[in-house]
Amino acid sequence: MIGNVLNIKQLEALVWVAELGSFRKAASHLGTTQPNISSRIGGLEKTLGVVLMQRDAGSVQLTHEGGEILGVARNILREAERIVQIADRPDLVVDRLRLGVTELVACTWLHAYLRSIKAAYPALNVELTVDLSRHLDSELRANQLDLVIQSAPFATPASGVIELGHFPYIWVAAPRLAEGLVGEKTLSDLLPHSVLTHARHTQAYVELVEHAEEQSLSTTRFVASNSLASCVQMAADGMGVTLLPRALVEKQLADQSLVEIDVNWTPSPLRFAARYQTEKAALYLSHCATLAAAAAKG
Amino acid sequence: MIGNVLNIKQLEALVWVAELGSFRKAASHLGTTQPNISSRIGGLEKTLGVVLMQRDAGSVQLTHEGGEILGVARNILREAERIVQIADRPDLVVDRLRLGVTELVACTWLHAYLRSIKAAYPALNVELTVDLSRHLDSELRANQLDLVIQSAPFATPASGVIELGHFPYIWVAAPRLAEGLVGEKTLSDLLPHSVLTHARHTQAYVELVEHAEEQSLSTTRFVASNSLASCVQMAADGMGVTLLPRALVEKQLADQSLVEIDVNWTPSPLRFAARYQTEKAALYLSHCATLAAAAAKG
DNA sequence: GCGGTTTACGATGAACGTAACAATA
DNA sequence: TATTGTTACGTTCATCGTAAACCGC
Repeated sequence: MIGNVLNIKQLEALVWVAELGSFRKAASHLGTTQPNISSRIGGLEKTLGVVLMQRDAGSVQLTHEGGEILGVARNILREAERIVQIADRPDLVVDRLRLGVTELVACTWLHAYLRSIKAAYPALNVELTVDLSRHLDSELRANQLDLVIQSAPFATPASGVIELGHFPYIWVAAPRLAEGLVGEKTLSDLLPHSVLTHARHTQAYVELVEHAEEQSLSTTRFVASNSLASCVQMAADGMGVTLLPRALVEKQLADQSLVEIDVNWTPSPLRFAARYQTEKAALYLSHCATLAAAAAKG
Repeated sequence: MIGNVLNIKQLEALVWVAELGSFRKAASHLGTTQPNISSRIGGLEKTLGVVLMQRDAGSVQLTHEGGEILGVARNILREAERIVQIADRPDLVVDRLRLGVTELVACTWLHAYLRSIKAAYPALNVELTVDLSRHLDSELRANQLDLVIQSAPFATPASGVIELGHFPYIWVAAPRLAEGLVGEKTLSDLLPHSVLTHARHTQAYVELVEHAEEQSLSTTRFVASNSLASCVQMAADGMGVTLLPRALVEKQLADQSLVEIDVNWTPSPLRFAARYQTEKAALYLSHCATLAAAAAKG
């Protein structure tokens, strides 16, 4: 008879109001109107005789009981999702997935990944954000993103982590430039040219600078581009010797618009991982994370 | 958005149809009509695109997927119950509790127990069965009872067991009879009189016969009554020396309609326990079991 | 025919969306 | 004033119960 007391829509409203911090956002997420959310929450509070959240000052704050009930409500939604999973009807998973990826992913296997998500969950609406890894990190923590695919190091912990493998760096240059750089070279051999890399604050850039300082080399000719794609472009234009993840320039290597240069030092490979918060996560989310592993391998 | 796909009433219908083996019984249990149950199950099957149960030959048989989903549905109902528990609204627990007890319990602390259940869960409908311990055992296994309070030995296992303590036996007799039996006696001292006990198949009766046979005493004067209450009655009428759980005759000892007799042998005390199946159990059920422990202690 | 579920359908009631309102910063 | 949640109200849609049909023994 508990079905006469509670219903899933009410619990869903509670979860999303708590998640998004506003009735309006929850309403929009659930595809309904704000008064409807108000009524669902109100109905729940009335039958339970408990105030679930304090709505003052333009923001909602869960009460103690509200927080406890939220946890249970999340469990219930997760279990409900298991039912459609058992029934093998992933098309019934109608939800929004806020996905954050780095530019490297966007330029390489993101398309394949999005296709595999679409195939697995046709009704899943993916909202894509492309940003620097450390921004993704904080957005995950701030609950602005549900799933991020980013490179180490990870500033904040996440309860769900799926390793996606390592992406090694290589040195490349336009063929014209590369002609003068045959055989194994050292960093100092490159310095007559500009050295292009991707953004400061990345692990690779830090290692590059450290390596240069160890050898007392000047870093004045290092050019850090915030855009990987333009970095590739500049490399192809012959603006300098360029340090990039190999995966990003496979095509250019194949059509010989870029040539690999043998250098005796490269930074440690990028470690990529898909990360999310298990305690908030819907079941499909961890599945989407595993799909990323397949897509990353190509 | 899962709330648009599933609802708790549908899951509740599934659980109770599976539990009771019929749409009609589920309907009656849930306080609705049979076509309504049919529609709830049908709706679930339609949205999931899965046949949950085979309805032929006057009995329902869960399909494989139906069985799996049933398990998840049970989890959801249990979690939903936790919500009303967190909200501290046990009055919202509207359900039927099929309780089985032995006659000893019925004659002693059952009333107090029922009162404490009523106090804790006012909307809980208790259906009482008084029967022999071994019958309770099999009814628990056959899902005819939700909670049984019975004495050891327990023929079938139960996943939830709460020990209620030991109830020692004493020898009593009507004052008139007891006059000739002062001081410590042996079983053979009693045999000029009839020896009243409760039903055959009870642990105590078996031990009594074994003890008699060890001493080569005849058991012809043993009278086994299937009714504890009438056993007390017969004892008070002076029909014989009587072996009974002390708890059953506290009142008679107090008003001296029965007198304790000092005998150098008594059977091992009755071990009582509240037992139920945790995997099917609603949360309130285990709480009711613990309430039994309090009631048993007086 | 009896015990059981499904189908059909009209009535009730719950949930919904629009619009007006109140409160907060 | 812009943003947020609540109240009010008419509509719509889902659920419910009755009655009849159906199915297997």
